[in-house]
Amino acid sequence: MRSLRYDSDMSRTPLHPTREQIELPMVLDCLSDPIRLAIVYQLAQQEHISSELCCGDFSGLGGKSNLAYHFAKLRECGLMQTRVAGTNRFVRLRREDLDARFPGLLDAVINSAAKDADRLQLLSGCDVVDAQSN
Amino acid sequence: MRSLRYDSDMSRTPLHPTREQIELPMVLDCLSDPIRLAIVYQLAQQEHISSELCCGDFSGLGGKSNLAYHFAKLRECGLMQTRVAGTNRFVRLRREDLDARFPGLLDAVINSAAKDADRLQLLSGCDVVDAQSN
DNA sequence: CCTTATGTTCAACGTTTATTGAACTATTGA
DNA sequence: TCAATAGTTCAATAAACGTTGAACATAAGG
Repeated sequence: MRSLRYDSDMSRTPLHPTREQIELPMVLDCLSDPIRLAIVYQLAQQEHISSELCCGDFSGLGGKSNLAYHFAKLRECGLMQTRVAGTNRFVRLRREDLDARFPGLLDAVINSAAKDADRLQLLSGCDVVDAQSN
Repeated sequence: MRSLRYDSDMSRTPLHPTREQIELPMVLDCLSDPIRLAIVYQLAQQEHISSELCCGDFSGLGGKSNLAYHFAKLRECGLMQTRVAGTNRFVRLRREDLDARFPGLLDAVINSAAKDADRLQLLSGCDVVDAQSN
């Protein structure tokens, strides 16, 4: 009898809410955690280079199991899409769904985070800062 | 000797963070609670009529002590300003500070909430809904 | 086949959170 | 002066949260 602890192949085909199932309070709560905000921010910074990043690329933000916890939250609230490829998981922002559901919200959060990048201890991306007085 | 339980006249001159002290994660966390989101939403709806509402105007959203708890959170994170007048407390959104600090964020949240007003059980304001397909 | 790398799951923990009712303060109006 | 009103504070509770390390699953490379 195989172990029941691991339910089917959840980790190979992770659950994602549909666009309509994405809820505003859950999204806001997800973004309110500094680590998760940093993950979203980092994804947003490379969006124009590559929409995806590997989970391991975020190792600067915490330990493996802690990051797995935060990735799960981001996935379950609809902020991120996870794709399994070999032993890697690639994550990306669900920008289309979020923009459709909550127009302007994601950009407002990311721009606000960019203004406070130092205070929030976000790894500063390439050239994100627009010369705008605080 | 007077009771030490009540520290000076905190409840008469409540503490508010300065504009610069307003932090993004705290604001997002504050807005992620359904009751607080409903409070902010209701304030935003009447903004063009009156910028202020009395605490008692929100009694539909919960009990007195629970609301006092949520008002304190909204005040401490910088979302709301509280003004004491007699036995009443009047609250208003700190829109200028929020828009200066996090441009577009408050409107994006309020518009997103408006789209889901029914799902979020927000008391529908007067004529807030713009005919925009979900 | 065995080892390594990547990431998840689980159990445990201490902390924070939202909610309640009772006690309390302060002001208004009779 | 007394009662009523508006709202805060406190203590207690249960639930949710973030963090940790150990165990596990899966796939890739030698």
